[in-house]
Amino acid sequence: MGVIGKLRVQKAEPTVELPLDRILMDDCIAAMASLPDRSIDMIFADPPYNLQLGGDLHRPDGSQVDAVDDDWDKFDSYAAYDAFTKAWLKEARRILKDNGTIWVIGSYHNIFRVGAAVQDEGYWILNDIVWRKANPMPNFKGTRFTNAHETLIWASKSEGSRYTFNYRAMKTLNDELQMRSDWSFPICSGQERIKRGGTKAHPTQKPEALLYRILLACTKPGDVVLDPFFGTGTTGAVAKRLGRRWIGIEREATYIEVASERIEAALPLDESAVTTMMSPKAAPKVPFGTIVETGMLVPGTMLSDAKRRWHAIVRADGSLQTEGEEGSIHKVGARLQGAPSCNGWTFWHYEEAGKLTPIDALRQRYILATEP
Amino acid sequence: MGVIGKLRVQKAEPTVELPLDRILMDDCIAAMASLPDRSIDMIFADPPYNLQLGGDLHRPDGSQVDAVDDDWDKFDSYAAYDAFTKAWLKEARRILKDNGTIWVIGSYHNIFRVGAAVQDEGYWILNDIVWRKANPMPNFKGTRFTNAHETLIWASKSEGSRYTFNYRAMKTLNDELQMRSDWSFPICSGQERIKRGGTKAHPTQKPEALLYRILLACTKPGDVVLDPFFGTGTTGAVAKRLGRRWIGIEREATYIEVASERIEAALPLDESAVTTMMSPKAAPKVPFGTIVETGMLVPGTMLSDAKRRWHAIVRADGSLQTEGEEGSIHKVGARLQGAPSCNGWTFWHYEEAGKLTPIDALRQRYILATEP
DNA sequence: CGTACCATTGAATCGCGCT
DNA sequence: AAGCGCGATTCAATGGTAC
Repeated sequence: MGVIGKLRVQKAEPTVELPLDRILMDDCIAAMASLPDRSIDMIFADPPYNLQLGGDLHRPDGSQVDAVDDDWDKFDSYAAYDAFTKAWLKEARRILKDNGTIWVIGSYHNIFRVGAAVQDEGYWILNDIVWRKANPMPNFKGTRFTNAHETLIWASKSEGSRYTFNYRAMKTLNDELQMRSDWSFPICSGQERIKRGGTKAHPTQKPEALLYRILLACTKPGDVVLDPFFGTGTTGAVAKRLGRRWIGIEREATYIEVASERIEAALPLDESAVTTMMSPKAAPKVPFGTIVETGMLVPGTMLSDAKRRWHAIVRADGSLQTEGEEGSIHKVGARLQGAPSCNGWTFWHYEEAGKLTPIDALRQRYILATEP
Repeated sequence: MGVIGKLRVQKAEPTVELPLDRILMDDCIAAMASLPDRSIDMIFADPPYNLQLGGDLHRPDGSQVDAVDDDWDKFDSYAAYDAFTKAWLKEARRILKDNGTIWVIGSYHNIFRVGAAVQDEGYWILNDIVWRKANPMPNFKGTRFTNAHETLIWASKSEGSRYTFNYRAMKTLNDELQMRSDWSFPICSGQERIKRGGTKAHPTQKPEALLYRILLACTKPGDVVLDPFFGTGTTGAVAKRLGRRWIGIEREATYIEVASERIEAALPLDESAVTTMMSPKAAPKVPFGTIVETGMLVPGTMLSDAKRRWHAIVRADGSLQTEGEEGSIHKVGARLQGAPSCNGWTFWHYEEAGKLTPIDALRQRYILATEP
């Protein structure tokens, strides 16, 4: 591949240097405004959802909200929260790379408004994820169901963008079953819960396990992760452990102090431990023709599907021939079945001692024999 | 708030007679408009999800997924969907008794918009409930997390209203533990799934178990339950079996015919049968990856078998790596021994104070720490 | 009659990269 | 920039058929 090809993919790289592995002490919107377009790989956001945001809140007409104002009813409050949400989501989308993704976490108090704003701002929702709390706080009054989960939204910048999803890593993490949209983790407590002066340093500290799964699923080593509501820096600590770069934004000096100490103490994992299961896409490609060229299959050999419904002859150039059809192992397989596509490696079989074996076994044997 | 409100007297009882235990064939908004103010105890609504599906989707075996492509699920824009949502929610709120509640079900495609509209129309959200599907459709292309849940919103007509919540019944059903906000049920299939001409009568029939729990939790015997998107009448069938009155609204004659037959055949249940129906949860299953994510084992840790014949390194995604082998704890254990299978939990050990302990001990510790 | 195996199916926003 | 070639991709449950 030529140099041009490599450069072509992403739009303009940031010319401004990013404040990597640092905490910006500022309002989240102002701080994001200082970052260049299309510079961030992933954003994790845990926005506030109490409505006592004071100075942050503006009505849609731009007037400032006074929380003690008599006119302040819950509809004003919703409108102000929506305006705040749209403002930071808009800025976040500007600084996100075209193939970047965003995660937002919330509860039923705010997540519906946030989710609607995510869609309205042009993001494309990929999944909603449920964090099932293994040990939630009970409902003491017995008036409702125990609030035992929180909701996360995962969205790409636009419909059709090519986001990162480490499918194999997730499947491996879940005992070789696809990772589902419901995740069980304990709440953040015990040693992990940061305390200052005997009480918790932050009211909504998230468990590191949650961030661990998110970063492992949706970023590559070296990617830049931004957290605009940094708090005690769970995102930064996990990013450091997993070999990702991070940027935090936080207004409160006390949280910044706690987060800095915590991240300083976090230990990066060994590089080999971070290397996740190689995706099959990254495995070396072997054309079928190579299998023929190396004599593992002789031209003229008859192949068939697992049930011997269809047959085809291997030709010297690695194409297949059957009645009225010729072409690649994939194309002929698809045409015969009348299917839109077909993986010829698993569809076609060769016979050995009366037993049918997928030709994919030959590819595996070839890879094993040639790879160091 | 005036005196009337403080006395908490119910406002005027309906003078118009309700069309109880009947299906109204009409547009949902028009039909609700014919019902009197404050006449309904509970509303269960399963509105169109506005899925916005693209082209065809094929399973790895080449078969095609039967998509929801019905006209009733098509909307021109988010704005059009929002307008529809607000309109029916507004009408629903008018006919709801002051102490009534509403349930709405949806997926990430629509639930955020619906939830925001619920709040905007003046309802007060009491819980969001997650229906975890025991057997969801997989993500065939490996592009996202398996979409394994749907979300329900439970809301009262206003903040501070005195809604029905049968706390004891729920606690009893949940082995004397408070009922949580995450519920596990299989999707509707098998005998329960209504078929016509060999194919499903309705693309999105909901399981009766879901409605059982909802009606049992939030209505009293004799209460009137309205379902404005009646479909094949799951709400009516369960209401009849639980001794509740019901009203269905449905536009399509074919669905009405199916629902009528179904409800006609439904038999009232006794209490013991109901309890049996609400079967308890499955045993917890802990993937090895969770042990890594929660920090009980750090990536990079060396594991070995009980006799220290083989060794492997834990990686960040919960896979093991050893010379020439990588994969799950089970797969690598099997390959090293040349065995067809291996229980990695008992095979692999970690070292603590010079002593080897099976990693299964970590799993047990995790379960003990997290299960109620 | 029981077991084994196979086919079917479910609210799904379901590919990537080169030319 | 749209088109095309290559090739990657599934879990649990139900019901029918073969043995």
